[in-house]
Amino acid sequence: MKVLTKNTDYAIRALLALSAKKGSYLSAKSIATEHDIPYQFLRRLLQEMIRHNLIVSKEGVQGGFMMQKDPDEITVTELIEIFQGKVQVSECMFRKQICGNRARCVLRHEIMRIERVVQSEFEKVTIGKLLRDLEAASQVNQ
Amino acid sequence: MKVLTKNTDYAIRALLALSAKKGSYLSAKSIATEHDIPYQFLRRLLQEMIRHNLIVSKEGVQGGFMMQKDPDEITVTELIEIFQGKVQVSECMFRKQICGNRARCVLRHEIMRIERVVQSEFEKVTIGKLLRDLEAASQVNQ
DNA sequence: TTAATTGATACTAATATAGTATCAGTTTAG
DNA sequence: CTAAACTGATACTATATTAGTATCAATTAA
Ligand code: FES
Ligand code: FES
Repeated sequence: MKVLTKNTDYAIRALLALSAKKGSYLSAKSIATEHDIPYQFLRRLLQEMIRHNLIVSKEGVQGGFMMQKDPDEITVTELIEIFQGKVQVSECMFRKQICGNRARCVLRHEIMRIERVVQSEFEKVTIGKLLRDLEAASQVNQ
Repeated sequence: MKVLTKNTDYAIRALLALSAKKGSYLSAKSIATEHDIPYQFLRRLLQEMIRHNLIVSKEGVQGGFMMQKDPDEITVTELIEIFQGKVQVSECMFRKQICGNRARCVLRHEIMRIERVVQSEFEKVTIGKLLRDLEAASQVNQ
């Protein structure tokens, strides 16, 4: 069971890179090279993040991408939802033919509870927090 | 992001059916029909559960499957691990080339923490618990 | 002895994930 | 002015995972 897929993973790294250079434009190429992310793949992820107003872009020479949304406001939950879809109970749990009575389904009930736990945990992890932790860790190691 | 896939889902239902008739053999066919699970698919799941000593089987006419392990000792975590593999951080997080320093990777650290939370939540949910809840709910609704 | 069953395993189909390629449009440095 | 460095948009391919089907041999109870 994979919690984060590559796209979410890459997106997080790209956001960390952009947050570290907040206020200036970084090209997709430089991010891809520095973080070993497939270039064209990354470009699609960046465009998706523009659509969600996490970042902005500037075209042309010296163009690139820049943070827009406050890193402290970007949660891993949000990124998972963008790139892997909303956390969901397996579909079959919602087919009336199976349960007869959705409201009565204990399994569904338990899983929704856990779902909420997972979401709230991932919500505690923001890009801002990760960045600060990363900086703190790199200082210790110097 | 799917938490439970069909195989885990079907396995849980099959176990609930078997637990409800603890001590007697139920055929794959009857479980499949009653719970609307694809017959051949279910058979493979049942065999997998035999290999993990959750259930036992009897061949031939009047044969079928029967619970072996105590339903209270079967957690959803265990079933997820059997059918969807151990919950894991995305692989790239472990490739030295990327992080440079695994021990220093904050993202990995955070995700492993959440992973533990998810696991411990799913461990609270056992087949035995689900069965009791199910029985309680069906009485209320009668 | 035959019909109902599991054991084992191979196969197909559908979907999701991962990665590549292409071309048009924009911008700035020279 | 123009070439090079960029993004926008989108189509394409490859691989892996999930879901489901099919087949045939072996077992067993009636
Ligand atoms: S199995 Fe359908 S809602 Fe639970
Ligand atoms: S990205 Fe490699 S261990 Fe975190």
